[in-house]
Amino acid sequence: MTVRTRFAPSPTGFLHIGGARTALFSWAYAKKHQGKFVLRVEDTDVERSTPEAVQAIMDGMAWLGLSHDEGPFHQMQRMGIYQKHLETLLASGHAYYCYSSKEELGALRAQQVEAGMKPKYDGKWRPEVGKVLPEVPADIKPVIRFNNPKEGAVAWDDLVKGRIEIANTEMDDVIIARGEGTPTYNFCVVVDDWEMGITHVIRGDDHVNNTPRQINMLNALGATVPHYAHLSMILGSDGQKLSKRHGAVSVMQYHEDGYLPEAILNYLGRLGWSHGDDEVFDIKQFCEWFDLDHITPSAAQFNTEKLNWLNAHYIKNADLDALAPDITKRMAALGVAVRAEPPIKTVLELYRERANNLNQLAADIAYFYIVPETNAKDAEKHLTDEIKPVMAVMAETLKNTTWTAEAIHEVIAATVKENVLKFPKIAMPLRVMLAGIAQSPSIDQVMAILGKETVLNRMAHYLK
RNA sequence: GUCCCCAUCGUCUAGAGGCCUAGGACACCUGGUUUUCAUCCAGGCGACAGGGGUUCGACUCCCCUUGGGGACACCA
Repeated sequence: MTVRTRFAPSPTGFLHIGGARTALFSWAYAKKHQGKFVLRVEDTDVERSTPEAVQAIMDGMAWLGLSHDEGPFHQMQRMGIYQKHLETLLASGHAYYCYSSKEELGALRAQQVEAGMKPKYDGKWRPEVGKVLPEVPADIKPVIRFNNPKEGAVAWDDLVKGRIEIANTEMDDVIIARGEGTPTYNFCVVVDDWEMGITHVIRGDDHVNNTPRQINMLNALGATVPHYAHLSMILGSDGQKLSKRHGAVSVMQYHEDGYLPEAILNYLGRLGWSHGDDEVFDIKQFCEWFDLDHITPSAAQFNTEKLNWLNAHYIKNADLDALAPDITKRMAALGVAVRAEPPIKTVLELYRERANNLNQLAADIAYFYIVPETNAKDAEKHLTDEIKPVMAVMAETLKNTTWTAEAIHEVIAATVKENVLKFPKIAMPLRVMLAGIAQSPSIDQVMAILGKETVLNRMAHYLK
């Protein structure tokens, strides 16, 4: 049997980090088994669904490279299909019309909560043998409820959590179609997972409680019950539910914040899933290794430090041809125009070893293209009046120096020797004059890349 | 409140009854490399929530407690 998985977001916002991991796992499981990955947009909540959100989710998936094999299917365009199955259920007695008003239901719930009970439909309109139903009110458009079995229990072997069993008495007669006729989530999921031939439903564990009623509906429809794998949630770094106050929750926000999709994918893949001691693996390796057996059933806290570490790794190993335009864009956002000289790829080669964030990297190399601001503290500490004359002499020497890192190094070494100084005494003021700060890679290399003219100009600015 | 799920270093995790003196990674600390910072390298700190069972033997199995989380909509 071909494995078929799906990702079924509701378009009410961006693709968040938890959704991205669910998508990743579903996608990877399909890839691993040469199956199909279906994208389905659950947009039956007309009030909250927006086309912008659909686009935002598609953008997030595209950025991560989680391409679907089928879809996207939109539930609002599949009304005819749901209608057909709704009628089947009505005809077989597995569903019935309920004329209780929203107000009536609300009052009932309030009463039950007050009494410390689990809020539940009272079954007023549920047809039962020998029961006389109330008179149908003329002014109410009825909803359709699923006639959930009253006895026994539903059990399934969850591929992540193991066997789960829930008594039917715990389950309500869930509303499967609204008063105005549109079917609701729980019914559409059931029909779609069946019609689309989904073999493995991989989703967040906030759906565990929906699973038994969905299985009941599947059974009522005479459908095949898929395998279920419920993924635990991703918590914020403080152990609380992930929300805006934890910073980036939208996947695309991570893009803006300077992360590589490779890093996000690796991080998310390792969050709640493991392959022995392996920590760093690319997406191809992940697809080969991925399985449902090694998913942790417990919730995981998001840890930005580890993400940063992975981001650094992928920046170091990134293809320079791909990195260069990305960084160029980020520099443009900082108001820095990258020129042909010095070549940005050369600069990146020198700098990416020390970066764990693309925005930071862009900011760090800005001084190759613009005159940097001087860090006053660094200048005060390193660019002293005692050293300035020495630097001035060296600047003269540099004018006639062949412009290679080696030759520049010799000049610095000679200056150090002549003045009986330590190397940093010369290197640090150079950094301040050229980069604006006291930290940079090997100063001779920086100078070589910066170019003779720029170096002499910047030195002259401080030494006049 | 009711039901469901979860529980190993600060964090992510390895662990399928003896391979456990509990392993790896991030973070942190120390040292080394470096021309500063970063990188890199070496070392260190650091956990089986508690209590009962079962067993010759329990991090692993069972029960209870505690603690976390989730679900209880004409949302998905």
